[in-house]
Amino acid sequence: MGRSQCCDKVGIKRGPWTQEEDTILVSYIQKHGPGNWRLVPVNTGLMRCSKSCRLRWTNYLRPGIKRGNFTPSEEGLIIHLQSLLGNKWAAIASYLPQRTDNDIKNYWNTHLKKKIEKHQLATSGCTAASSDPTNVCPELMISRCHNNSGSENPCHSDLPSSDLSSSSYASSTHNISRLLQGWTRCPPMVKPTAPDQHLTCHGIHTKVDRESCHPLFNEELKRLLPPAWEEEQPSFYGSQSTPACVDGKKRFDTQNPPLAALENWLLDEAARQVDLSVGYIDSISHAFT
DNA sequence: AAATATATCAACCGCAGCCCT
DNA sequence: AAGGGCTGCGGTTGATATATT
Repeated sequence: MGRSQCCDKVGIKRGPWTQEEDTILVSYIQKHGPGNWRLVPVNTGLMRCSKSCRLRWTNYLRPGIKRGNFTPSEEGLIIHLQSLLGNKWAAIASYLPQRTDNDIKNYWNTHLKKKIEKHQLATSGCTAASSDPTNVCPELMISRCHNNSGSENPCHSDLPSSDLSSSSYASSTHNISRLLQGWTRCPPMVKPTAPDQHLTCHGIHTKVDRESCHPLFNEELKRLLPPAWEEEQPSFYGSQSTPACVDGKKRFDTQNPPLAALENWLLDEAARQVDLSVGYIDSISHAFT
């Protein structure tokens, strides 16, 4: 294939995005919608390659993105999903509609991997003493999240972790919020359609039978999901877009059949884990702190 | 206070696969 | 059916922030 594409063109800017660039990109997408990234730098005059524009949008500017620390629930879900799916960050991100795959990947690499390694050093029982941190006992890890989820650690608030004093524009979530303020109100990712929902997160159609779900797990889910799960709101993307078309292109649809079974298992499994006894959880939770 | 080490995360790179012609 | 273009994904890098000495 003819690689390198636009990104090695002379004059293509790299490095952190400026507020000006963000504003241009946001207002362009506001008008034209996401997708057709090749045309974005052409039409906006941004000295960025199409890839860079898409990445900036999907990982940072897209409305509905939650930034800041991960909650214990999210943490547990990521660990659980990672143990099921492996490093399929996009697939994992589809279960955490407010988080980007990049965020999850970073969080895994910088936090969770270490915690798991630490835990495996501390306990020699659960797994078959693998040195691979991804080969973690999901029961242990997910239970940790439920241990903490009852009384949310104030450190794991939804507030951005970025410090306002940061000199870097790119890391200021407040700037991004400002850009998007008054433009969109609802998180775009998820829109339930019927009681027997085929919920869609980033393109994975997740059939959730709320009746059969463990009540506690329902609460967990509610907490993890954006308000749109609870109250139907007009989609930001209008008719063009089921969330499956967040980037103007369907994602994951071809993976639906295998994932459906997986999701059922996941939901069952997660629901069961909610019931883990506090004592059991306590016995292992200190390993992560 | 300065130097150094470590942690964090935005952004980039390159491959794979889908879509269109 | 084949080839090229475009997009999405996962791994990695590098700049910046923070902690430690």
